[in-house]
Formats: sequence, structure tokens, C-alpha cells
Amino acid sequence: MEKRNQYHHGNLEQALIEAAVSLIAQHGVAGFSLREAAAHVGVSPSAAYRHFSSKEDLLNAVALDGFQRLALQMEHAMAEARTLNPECPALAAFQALGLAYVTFAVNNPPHFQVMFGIPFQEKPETDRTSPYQLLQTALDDLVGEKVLAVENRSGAELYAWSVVHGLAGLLIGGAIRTIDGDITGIFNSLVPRILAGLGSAGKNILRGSVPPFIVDTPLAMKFTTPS
Amino acid sequence: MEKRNQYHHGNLEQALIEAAVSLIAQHGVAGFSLREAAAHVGVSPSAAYRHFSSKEDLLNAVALDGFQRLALQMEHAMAEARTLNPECPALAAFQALGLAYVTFAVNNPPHFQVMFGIPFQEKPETDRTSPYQLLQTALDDLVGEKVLAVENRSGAELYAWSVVHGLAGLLIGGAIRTIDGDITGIFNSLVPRILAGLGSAGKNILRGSVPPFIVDTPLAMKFTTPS
DNA sequence: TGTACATCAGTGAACGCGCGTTCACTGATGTAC
DNA sequence: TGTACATCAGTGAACGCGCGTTCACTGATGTAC
Repeated sequence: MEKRNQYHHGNLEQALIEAAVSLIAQHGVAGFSLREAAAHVGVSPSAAYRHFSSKEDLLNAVALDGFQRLALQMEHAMAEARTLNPECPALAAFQALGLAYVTFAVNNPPHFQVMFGIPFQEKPETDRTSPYQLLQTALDDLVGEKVLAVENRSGAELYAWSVVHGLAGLLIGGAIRTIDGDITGIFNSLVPRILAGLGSAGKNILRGSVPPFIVDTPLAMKFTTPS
Repeated sequence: MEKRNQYHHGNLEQALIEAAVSLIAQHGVAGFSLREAAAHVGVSPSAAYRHFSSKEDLLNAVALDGFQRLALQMEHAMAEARTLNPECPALAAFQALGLAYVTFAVNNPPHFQVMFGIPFQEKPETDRTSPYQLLQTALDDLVGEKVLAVENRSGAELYAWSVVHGLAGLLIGGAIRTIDGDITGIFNSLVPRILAGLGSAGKNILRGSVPPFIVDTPLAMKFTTPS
């Protein structure tokens, strides 16, 4: 049950996950192999099979690790935002949550892709806060702070999650590009719209301008041949 | 310049793209190989190099093909929506555009992933309408129809695109799952929020309920070990 | 405390595989005279 | 119209490679007596 740290390698399972995270960050998922992860840890390829039943199993662990890191970063950002904005902590925390989500994706594109690129089979039930629960709580707090009207609370998770997930996807997919790498600026420009979409007290709170960005996909192109 | 159709294979380039699209739809990008595409067309692997400089080059063509198909489906859906809703054609077309986007993604997950998974180098300049231009026009028309206030027009593309792209990503990434495969229902539940976020005439137009869906990622889980 | 044994995390060789890409070639088509 | 030649889309064999996974094994650790 408790950890034993100096048995043979020590903690090969965690070491392999960390190696995988690091290698995937460098070469992407497509370029990642079990063998490389084992070599990176200094262990024979077959040793990995003592801890993971397959490569897919390892990738599953990598994805889980990503959700854990994401949750931690969100929590930290929210706590800080609350402290800095004592007059409207719930609103500040909500915005911080969204920014942390997008920032995590931009800082760890391949990891983020693994997290949302594989279907999950096993779902451990344990005791720490999850990103989705943080979102739910943040929305509840928005109601508590009277930023969000109770009658508009239902379904807010899906909407808020979609916006930030979409912005993250467009940024890491190379569809759009900020001029100066200013993720905060582009995120903030969306905040008034997000709040309005939530039904923020029914008032039109639109303000703030969108910093320039470049559309980088054929989405913005013209085409010659219909297929 | 003009097509020659019976020279050796005929139109190997297009045939390879179509084979790739079909094979990727079946096995995903990860499981796709140049050799398999060539074999599928009935041609030796090396023949592909007469038309594409590398596998990556082929995938680029596959992505472009996807944007063309997406644009066509959006246009078709918009035209139909306008016809069916003569009293508010712009609003109907805008909603149809969004639904077509999400539907395309859900119907062609790996193709969609290729479209947004590789950075584009070459950008052909030709004469057909692009998805992004359709979005811009749709938003302009919303202003024309007085659904959207002029002062809220700026930056609307990024916002609208983010929401639908995010919903699409969550659905095809397996993060959320509709109970009954009803994409239209879940999309429609977001429409009032999207319109409110656009700043739709400043009025609170929230209504419509969210059909049940299942959150399927560890986003919704609890965790045990911080990393 | 000392010995015999069970456990199990690791080794290392081997497997069969399909991959992307190259290269010298062949042979059908198009063109100049 | 007929012939010689250039073009170039295809062939097929070969390359070197790294992959995921297996299997019989070794040897360090933990445990029972």
C-alpha cells in the first residue's frame, strides 16, 4: 500500500509516465514510443510491461496525469484571483479558471491532445477535486455572488467549457495565432461575451476589444475545386 | 491545364486523396500509411511520389479536402435554412452554419482532426467561398437583419468559432456524449447563449433547455495524487 | 539471528511487422518532322 | 500519315529503421520458520 522507494528502480511506473509526458511534449504523440520512454528512464523496453499492459495503457496514464496537473493549475490560479479581487472573488475565480484552462493547453499542446484524444475506460474514484467539479463550483459561486442569475444556471457548464475548449483548440491546432503570444489578451477579449452568454444578470456587459490575431487555416482561404 | 482522364491510372492524385480520406475515417490518422493508400488505389507505393513529395504532403491535401467539404456542407445548410425561414433568413443561416460545423466534425472525426492537427505551409489562392468567409458573411447578415447590434460586431468571429469548435472538440474527443446521438438538440441548447454572447440586441434571449449528456473524461473525476 | 524459499521487478534476445523513401527501370502517351 | 524521339507516370525490388510485444531468464528483496 505505502510507497517503497528503493526497490530495484524505485518507482518505475511514475518515472515512465513522467518520461512519456516529457517525450510527448518534445515530439508529439505520433512520434512517441514505449521503447523510447523505457530508454529514457534507463530500463529495458520489456520492463514497462510490469506496470502497463500496453502502450495505450501508458497513454491513458499520461492523460490522467494531465487532468491532475490541469486541476492543480486551475485551483492555484483561482485561489490567487480570489485573493487579488476580494470585492468579487467568484467572478475573478471564474475568469482565472478559464484562463488557466487555455493557458495549460497552449503550454502543453501534445499533452492536451492526449487528454482529449483517447476514450477512457477506467475511471478511478478518489478524493481530489477535478477540473469539471471546479467549473461547477465556480458557476455556483457566480450565482452566489449575483453575477449570474439562478434561472440561467442550468447548462452553463457545457457552454462555458465549449468556449474555452474551442479557443484552446484553435490556438494549439494552429488555426489562429496571436501576434505576440498574448494568450491573456485574447482570452480577456472573450470574457464579456462569455459572461453575456451565461446570462449575466441580463445586462449587456459587452466591452473590451479583441487584440489582433491571424487566422492560419484554409478556413480563411478560398477554394478552387468542389469535391 | 485541363484534365486528362485516361492516362495510365487517370487521376491518381485525386484518387490517393480520396483513399486517404476513406482510410483515415476507418483507422484514424495514427493508423494511416502512404503504402496503404497506394494499395487501396491499386498502385505501387512509389507511384504516390509522382504526386506528393511526402506523406505529410498527402495529409496536407487531405486537410484541404476537408475544408472544401466543410464549406460545401455549410453553404448547403445555410441556403436551406434561409429558404425555410424567410422571416429571419440571416439568423436561420447563422444557426445552420454552426450546426453544420459541429455535424461535420461529429460525422468525420479523424478528418476533422487532420484539418486542425497540422500546420499549413502553402495556402492556395482560388475562387471558392471558405468556411471562415461564410462565418464573416453570416455575422454581417445578422447585423443587417438587426439581430446583432453593430457595436458588437467586432471580434464576433473568434467568439462564435470558439464555441462551435469547442463543442465539436468535446464531442469527438469523447469528453462528452449525447444520450441519444442528438447533436442538433445539444447544439440548439447552446444557441440562445451564443446569441446572447454575441450581444444580440442587448436583450436577454435565454431560453431552451439543455438535453441530458454524459461527461466522460477524467475532467469529471476526482483525483488522488497531486503530481 | 540465520537459512530456505517465494515473490516479482527487472534483463536481453528475439519475433514478425509495416513503415517512408530511393532508385534504376519500363512502357504508354504526346509531339516534331 | 509514318517514324523517331522525348516525356513522364508508373513498377518493383531494396534500404534501413524502429516499433510493440513475448518469453525464458536472473537476481534482489521480503518473509516464514
